[in-house]
Amino acid sequence: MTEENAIRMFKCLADKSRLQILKSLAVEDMYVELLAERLNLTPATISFHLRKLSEIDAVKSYKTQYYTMYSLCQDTFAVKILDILKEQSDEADLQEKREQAYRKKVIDAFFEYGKLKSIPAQRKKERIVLEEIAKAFQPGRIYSEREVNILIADFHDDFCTIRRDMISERLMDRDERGYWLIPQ
Amino acid sequence: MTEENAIRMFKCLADKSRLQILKSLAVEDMYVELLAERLNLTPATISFHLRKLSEIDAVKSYKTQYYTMYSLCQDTFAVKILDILKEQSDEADLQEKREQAYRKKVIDAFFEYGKLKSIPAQRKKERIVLEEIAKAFQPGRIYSEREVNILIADFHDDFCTIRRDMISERLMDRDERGYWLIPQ
DNA sequence: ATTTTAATTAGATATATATATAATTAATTA
DNA sequence: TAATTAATTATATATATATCTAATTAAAAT
Repeated sequence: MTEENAIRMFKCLADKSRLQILKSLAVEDMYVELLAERLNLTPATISFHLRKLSEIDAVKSYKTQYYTMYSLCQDTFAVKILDILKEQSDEADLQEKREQAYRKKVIDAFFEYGKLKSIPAQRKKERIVLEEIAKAFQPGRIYSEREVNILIADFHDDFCTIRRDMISERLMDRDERGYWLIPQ
Repeated sequence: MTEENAIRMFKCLADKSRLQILKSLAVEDMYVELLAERLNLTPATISFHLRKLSEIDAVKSYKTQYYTMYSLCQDTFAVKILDILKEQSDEADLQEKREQAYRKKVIDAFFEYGKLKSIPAQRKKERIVLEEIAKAFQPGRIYSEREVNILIADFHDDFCTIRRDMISERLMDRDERGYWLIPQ
């Protein structure tokens, strides 16, 4: 189900009158005027709602003598909400891709031949650069300051600034034993 | 789940931004500003939505260093929509009860000692009375006009009017073989 | 203590929509 | 064919709400 369809479905369900219509039809098929009487609304209003409901295949109708009977399409609702939320969304993918593309752009701009050309001034960009450098460290392991300096120096001469910013950005933490990565 | 709660839940799901938030949180926990960036909205707007979402226990939050992380409450959504529709609703019960009470009132008013005192002038009331009389007939069986008259005469002398109205109200149908109940 | 920054709240605005009345259509009965 | 009636559509209105900017709060860093 597309995100758009999910929203259309939830919009239909998010209305007292429509929910009552669906609940009534879950018990038995009914025609417009009967629903109008039960819900204490005009037939016009019921028609309006049934149209919306049929647009999302929530109900279908058939003629019987005088009346147009409406019935619930149970299949449409035989879904767990959580499954809908977990369906991968094109939107989310797009967001993810945009983010990754942006990171790549920043990294390409500031790294050359594996070296950091300069430390970004914008915090957001520096953060990305620091996260890239953090990959050189093993999660869980404790490093001496000297070891940290050496690893960072592979990227840039100013290991002091970078080491300090790793701390302030909460990518690493330290105590008297040494430095370690904070799991993100 | 009460009907009111169901509506509150569906209202939350029926919005593009909130659905995207939930979908993002279904993948991993996130903080306000990150969501704002991913959805291209202001943090204020994200806050607004997260508040609504937490009101229905869709998300919960925990502090971590700088940020308030939000996570999805999966339990809340581990439900089939159809099950919600089939939960018996107080509203529907009320409607049903009101309808039954009204029928009883009409029947009590027009019947006495199993006899019909008079034929209701209002169509709606006559319909109820006719449905009551129709119970004297077996579904599926074909009756001669004479048999029909006798059965109706148990209720009221004017079996002609009642027999005719049974037809016009589509409670019975007829052809050259005789009369029979139309299943309602 | 001061500054910074993430998060929330307040207030304003614009859009969406549920509902009713009135008009129209479609189908059945007389 | 005319009359009745169920259902739908058109139009208008009032309410709800998603979003923004600006202000405030809360927490952390300097």
